[in-house]
Amino acid sequence: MTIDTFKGTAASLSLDKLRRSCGYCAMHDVCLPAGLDGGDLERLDSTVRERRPLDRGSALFHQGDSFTALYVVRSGSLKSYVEGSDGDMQILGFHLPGEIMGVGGLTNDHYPSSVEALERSSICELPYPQLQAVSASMPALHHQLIRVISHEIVSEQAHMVMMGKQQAQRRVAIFLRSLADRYGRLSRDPTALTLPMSRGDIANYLGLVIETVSRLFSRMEADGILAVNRKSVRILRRDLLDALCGGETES
Amino acid sequence: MTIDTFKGTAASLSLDKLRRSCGYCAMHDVCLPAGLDGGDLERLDSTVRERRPLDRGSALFHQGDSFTALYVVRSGSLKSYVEGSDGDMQILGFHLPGEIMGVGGLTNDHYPSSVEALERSSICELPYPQLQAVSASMPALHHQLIRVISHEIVSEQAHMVMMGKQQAQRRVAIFLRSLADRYGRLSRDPTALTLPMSRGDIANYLGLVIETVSRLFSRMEADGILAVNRKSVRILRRDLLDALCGGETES
DNA sequence: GGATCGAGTTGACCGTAGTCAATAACGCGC
DNA sequence: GCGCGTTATTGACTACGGTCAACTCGATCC
Repeated sequence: MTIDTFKGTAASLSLDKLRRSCGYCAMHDVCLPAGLDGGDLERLDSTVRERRPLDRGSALFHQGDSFTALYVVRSGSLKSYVEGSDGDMQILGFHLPGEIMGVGGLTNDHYPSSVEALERSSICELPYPQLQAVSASMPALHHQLIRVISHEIVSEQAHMVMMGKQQAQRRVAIFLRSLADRYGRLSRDPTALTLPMSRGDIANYLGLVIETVSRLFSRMEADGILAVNRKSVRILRRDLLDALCGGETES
Repeated sequence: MTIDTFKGTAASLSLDKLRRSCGYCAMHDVCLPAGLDGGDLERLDSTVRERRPLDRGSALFHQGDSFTALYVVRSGSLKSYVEGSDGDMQILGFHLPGEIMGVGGLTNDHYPSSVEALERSSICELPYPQLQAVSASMPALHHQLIRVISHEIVSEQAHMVMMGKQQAQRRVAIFLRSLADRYGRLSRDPTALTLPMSRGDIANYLGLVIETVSRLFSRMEADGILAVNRKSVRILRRDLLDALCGGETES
């Protein structure tokens, strides 16, 4: 769909607004609007605010902030994490374009975790009162919202399986495969990963230490599975990577 | 509130139906209906089916079954788990009265995990199509449903923090404290736990082996924190238990 | 009452990943 | 270009929890 054909169906919108709209967005079908048709899509669109881009290291919200909105990654990537009272951090997940953030806040008016940009990122903001109002009269959106939240649960459960008993190399393999699959869904090359997070972030997320992650990257490179160069990782043998993952899944 | 006074407000219902209703249920305010008023409560009630009790070891649903309903524990307790293709099991959580089960199925029409009774248990079934129909015209229920699902996410995140880097004794301490707190919310004695799950289940859930859990129970008993006798655990020194937990929380 | 079975406890030993430390590679500012 | 700080890699050693095995304790069944 080109801008021109789309313009025909929504002539009243300015080109600028149009360019920011969900219908035009490349994330369209992997994002909250997936499955919504024209009219509903426009109504959802009216609730979306686009925040100015977040620079690397700056926070979208902090643990304990009062809950105001859900967010969706438009471009870039972010990490969510919690900090214990003794200052230790646990990374809960990484967020790529099309993925939702802030759902933990729905349960008690405060975000239970912090979210921070790993690189310069654009974010769509969905103020919750408006989203609630719109979805009240739009069963399709309502259902889609519940589906997306439920998907978070399933992803977290997959991660719990990994943290439960898998050995270190399998954790790293599953992590890389998950990233590759998500890249694929975004129509990027799933064999050429550019890791936006540090080795420390990866280690923390996987319940390992940085040295272990580093060693395993080296080992998988020696085994001909990967080509690693700093933040860029090329998957040379997807079959061997899958073999390392065993029967477990994480998407 | 006695049965008689309640009967006066709903004379058309049979006593039997009444006894099964959400309004009469002891779990009332820690369950899905929390915050709903009379009229709404009755409408929710109409969608609830009570399944016959599940015996110890029998399944509520299996991983891969097609998604039909959400479930709530009325009495007893259950465990949810996933099985990898290589036959290994990972327990994802334990479910006490008032807690919801099956939310993972909302995202793609199939339950991603299995649920099995740890003891004879009563279950309320909420067929999803009906729940969806009722909540479409009842914003309060709709919002409550989202809150409950989001709560699942937050609980799982707390568990991920634990699995990330906490040492074995802290895991066991956090597990016991979590159970004690949930007992408290059910107005049971939070210092006298009757563990419905085996040592193996606890170990699996915490990412440990059975011997480690056993040793730590013994150690905490030697330290005067617990009195352990098979499945019954008495918390003698809640302060010391909290100290072992450090700054971390899990509810 | 005794045999049997499963669940749990305890001990001895071992292995994987963590700790500590040194080095290397890159990024950034001047 | 040079120096400095941050991030990553590699090596040597350690420790925590896992493995393997023996034993105890109850419950159940003839």
